[in-house]
Amino acid sequence: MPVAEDRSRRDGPLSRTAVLDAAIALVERDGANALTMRRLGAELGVEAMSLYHHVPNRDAVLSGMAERLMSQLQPPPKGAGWQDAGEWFARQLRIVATSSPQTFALTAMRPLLETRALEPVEALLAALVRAGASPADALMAYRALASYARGYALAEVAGFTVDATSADGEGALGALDTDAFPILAGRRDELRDVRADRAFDVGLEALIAGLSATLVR
Amino acid sequence: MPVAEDRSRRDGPLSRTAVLDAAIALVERDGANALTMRRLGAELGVEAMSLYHHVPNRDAVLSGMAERLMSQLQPPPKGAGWQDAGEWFARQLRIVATSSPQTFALTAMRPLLETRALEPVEALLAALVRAGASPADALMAYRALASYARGYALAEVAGFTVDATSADGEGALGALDTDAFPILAGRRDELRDVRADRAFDVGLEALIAGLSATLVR
DNA sequence: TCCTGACTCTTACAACGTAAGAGTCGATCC
DNA sequence: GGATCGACTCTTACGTTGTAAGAGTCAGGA
Repeated sequence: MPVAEDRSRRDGPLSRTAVLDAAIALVERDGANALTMRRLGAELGVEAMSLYHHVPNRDAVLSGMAERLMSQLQPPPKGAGWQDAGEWFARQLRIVATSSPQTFALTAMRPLLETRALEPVEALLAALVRAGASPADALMAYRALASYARGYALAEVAGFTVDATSADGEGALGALDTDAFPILAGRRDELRDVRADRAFDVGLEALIAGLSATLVR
Repeated sequence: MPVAEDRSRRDGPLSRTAVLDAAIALVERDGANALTMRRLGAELGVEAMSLYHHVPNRDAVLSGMAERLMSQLQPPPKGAGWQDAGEWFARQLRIVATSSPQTFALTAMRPLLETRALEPVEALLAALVRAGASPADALMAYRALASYARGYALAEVAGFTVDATSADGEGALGALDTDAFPILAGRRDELRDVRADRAFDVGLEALIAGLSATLVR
């Protein structure tokens, strides 16, 4: 009797990237708690221990997922001005985050040192230096933009503290105590108008404009 | 023979906040992986199952830790202008995050719906509305500031992607491939000058200035 | 004195990460 | 051909995890 009869869910042979991509798919489908070595193996038609030939341990799966996610970042068009490059970078980050929200929330606190993900960073820094910023200032501008984009995407994916948009149409606003928070609660209807896309744009434009004035001449 | 002889590490009776505070202390001391119900119980001189009388499950411990952390946020001085209130809010968030870095990294992706943590939010929104912003615009400005501060604090606590400051004095910059990243690598020495405090300030000032121009008149 | 409720303990179980080592099989040599 | 080998997978096993179930402890009120 053959031992492993169910490899239907995988076409090629097992590999590091196949494992990581399956992990991302699993987390997106069943949530962060579903990511166990056994279930991940089952997802690939394989026992848990087989995964250890492609990945040293579970923690490396998480790091690999982050790397795999962020390697989707597209570098900005060559020769773009720094404002465009910065806007591009922030938007790319948000796109990647919202395209795999569970994975992003699960791995957002890992520093990302993969070569592939550094290309867009290098491009942005290059654009800043080209525009006359000192390398130190360029790094500050990059950090500001990356922090904003990561923070916004994380809030969006995890649920805003003050949320106008939610599955049940209520969000955190519905439960607000009117006495304790008169302004928030009294303006519920108007607060509901905020759309996450527009809010992201407003903050991004403001940040870039502010950096223009302060940092790069 | 008495059963539990070691309650030395706790003075009062067990309580929800005692459990949560012990969890924060444990995570800060021994890292996120050390947070198991058994070890948390031991920390309080109690068996694991006793904790379940104060907390429904492990996940609630994490939520409670986040709540406990963020309830440290101090609201801005009464009647402060919105710029000052915004700056205050962002700085408070960073202070809280860096004062308990492990806990912050562990819980940063949880939406925070606790009453206590909403007070500074309400104060900031109030200041914005007082300055003439519509509630929807005020919420956008709040989100921009909170996203920036959370994102920056998270990067700072988890390690910047392009890091100038690190324990061994090298950080990610030392390992950079000179060929692939000429600008980053070629300016290593200048990039090292960036201090996290100053970078945070620069981004914050830029964001507030930008919001001033775009949003609130 | 007995009850009651809040708290804690003990015991138990299924699921977890992973160490150790044995089985399988295609490719490469003689 | 057969032998060897390396890459891969499986089985088995161990200690640890979260937590369900229920019994023990004990202060305060009847």
